[in-house]
Amino acid sequence: MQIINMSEMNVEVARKKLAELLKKKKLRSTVERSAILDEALATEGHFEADDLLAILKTKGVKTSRATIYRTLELLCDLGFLRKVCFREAHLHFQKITDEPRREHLICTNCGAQIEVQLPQIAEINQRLCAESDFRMTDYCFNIFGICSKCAKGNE
Amino acid sequence: MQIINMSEMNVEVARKKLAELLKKKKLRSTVERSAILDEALATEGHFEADDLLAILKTKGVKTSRATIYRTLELLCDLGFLRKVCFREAHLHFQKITDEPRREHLICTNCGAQIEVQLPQIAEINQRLCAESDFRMTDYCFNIFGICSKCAKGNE
DNA sequence: TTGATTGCAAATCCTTTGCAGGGAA
DNA sequence: TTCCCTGCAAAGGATTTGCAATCAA
Repeated sequence: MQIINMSEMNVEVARKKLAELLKKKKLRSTVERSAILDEALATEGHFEADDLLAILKTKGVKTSRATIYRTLELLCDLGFLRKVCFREAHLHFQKITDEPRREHLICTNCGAQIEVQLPQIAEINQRLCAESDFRMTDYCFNIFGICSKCAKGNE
Repeated sequence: MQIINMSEMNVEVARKKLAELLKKKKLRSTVERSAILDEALATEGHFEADDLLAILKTKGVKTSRATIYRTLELLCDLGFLRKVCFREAHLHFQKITDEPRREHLICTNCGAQIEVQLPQIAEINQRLCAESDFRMTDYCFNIFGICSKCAKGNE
């Protein structure tokens, strides 16, 4: 996964970039991929797969739910989009203690979880909540990526 | 939602606390709720609803999936458990730009999202990844709680 | 006795997958 | 022509819900 600077990227440039990246990966350019990228980049903030499908439908772009999901995954791989996790479905649970909470570096390849302690997080949270007059009940912080083992294995 | 210090809490104390909190909320004490709390607190690290059901089954505790879900939700409300979000299901997407990324304070009552910028997060991530020889591709950070509007509304 | 709680099964929601047809290279 | 990509429909997994029976208070 690579990072692309999309701050000033217009539709034309984005499409060109997409074509280029697809070619590099020996994947094909299709109208669906192009349309989904256009719409994803036109969206401010975050969106769900189904939002995109609905918007495309209203614009007369015919595509399927399966393609949306496959393409969004692809656009993440190519570095156009990121996944954002809100806490909605498929949850894990953990007991609450007064031990310092641990955060996780999660390897998206092998699933390994490296635990780390981050005392700064508590301070940051406190400050943020004070500033916004927000009463925190919980937070989540996770880092996703490739662990050293997997990085070595793929070389 | 309240925070309970469970670091030195044994089964007895936890059960007593549960009974007390249930009473305060005019909810009933049941063997299922007790068993689920016991098992949840006996678990190191995090677990899923189905994990718990399986463990209870092996221990001869008869309960249903529906009760597990309902009770875990309750135990979160009562402050015994927290929800942990890993990035697995029901994702949102967001385009990648070079603008500083914003994090969210999410009101669990009204759904309002307050955006904040946190330059420190990038530094923290860099340090963590360096320490653990981890190649980050993404992260998530969200704070959950009650926004000022909802806090006022409920007074 | 009363109504909160349970278990079951069905429903729901989001996502993935198998497969045959269509289209890019 | 090749075989990647699509759409459909079915499958999948996690979670929620309606309802009748059960059980705590």
